[in-house]
Amino acid sequence: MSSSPKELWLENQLCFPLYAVSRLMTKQYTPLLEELDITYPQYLVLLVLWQKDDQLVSDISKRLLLESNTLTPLLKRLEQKQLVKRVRQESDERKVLISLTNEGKKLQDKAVCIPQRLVENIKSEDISAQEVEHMMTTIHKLISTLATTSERLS
Amino acid sequence: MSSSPKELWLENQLCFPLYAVSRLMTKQYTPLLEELDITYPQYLVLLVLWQKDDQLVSDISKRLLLESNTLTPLLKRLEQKQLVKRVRQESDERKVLISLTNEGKKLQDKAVCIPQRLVENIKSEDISAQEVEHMMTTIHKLISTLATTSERLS
DNA sequence: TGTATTTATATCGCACACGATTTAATCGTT
DNA sequence: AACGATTAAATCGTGTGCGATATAAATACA
Repeated sequence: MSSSPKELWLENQLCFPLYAVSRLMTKQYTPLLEELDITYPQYLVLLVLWQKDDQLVSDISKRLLLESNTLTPLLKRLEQKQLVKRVRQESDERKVLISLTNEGKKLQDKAVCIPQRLVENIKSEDISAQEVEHMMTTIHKLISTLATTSERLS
Repeated sequence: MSSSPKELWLENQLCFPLYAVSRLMTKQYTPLLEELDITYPQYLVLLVLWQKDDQLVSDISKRLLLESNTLTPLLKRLEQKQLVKRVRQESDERKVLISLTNEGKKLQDKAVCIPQRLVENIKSEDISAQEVEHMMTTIHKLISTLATTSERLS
């Protein structure tokens, strides 16, 4: 049936399931986020700012594990939508502080229902809440491991 | 410390850990795949073809959960690299059959070591093999659930 | 047999990701 | 003070992802 060694099967590679589930999950958010007129990565940035306003680009970078080459254009788009302000620090002109506008703060009210609506969408008899929690624990461990190894490499 | 409701915390959202771990995992592959001069999604396509040669674009699409708008340009790049051929079927001119070239087949030998090398890179005392297996089981269930719900929506 | 519908792939436009490099400001050391 | 090293963002180029739409071939069916 299959010619290649088992190790090279798609299902046996750690990578593919993680890649697939991540994309599928993002797709679940898309229709909900369209109501707020934002994309999924923009939503992540707003989550970070809703939790704590006034953060540097580098703070957001550490939090989301995204570099400035991704964040800068994304933040400019959020600025265009009038959801955040980008202000260069006077104490250190290299740093740019990102702050929510009033409109950006208000958007949080519209967003609070999203996590709940999402969980309902993906509810399944096959998957228990406990199982998901276990998965999350392992994933968090994986993230720590991978985040430190990729630090080590750069 | 944090102003927003708990549900909106980054860590508590299902989405972010999956998104982060997927990107981190891809990043682990990158240096290994550079030796083969291919990208990570290109590697996934090759995995599919190494397992079974001569597949339609639509077959690969089902397997990787990627649409033709992603696959067509990607496959053209693989064709430019002389790793695959794209041949329109004569029996049904709508279909395009993707086949490995000899060079594409040979690349498999260089790729067999990748899964092993990767596992070694991410080995950690914190994470047992059994734990990872459990995670994979849950993720596979999640993928089935999400893949069918997004079908339902389209 | 013609025509509407469906199917398979391709095209287009936009927004990420990310490696590599650049720019400008600050820091450290002499 | 001077100047090389470091740091924070920004810029550039390439390759995805994906919604929307287009194209063309095959099928269904009146």
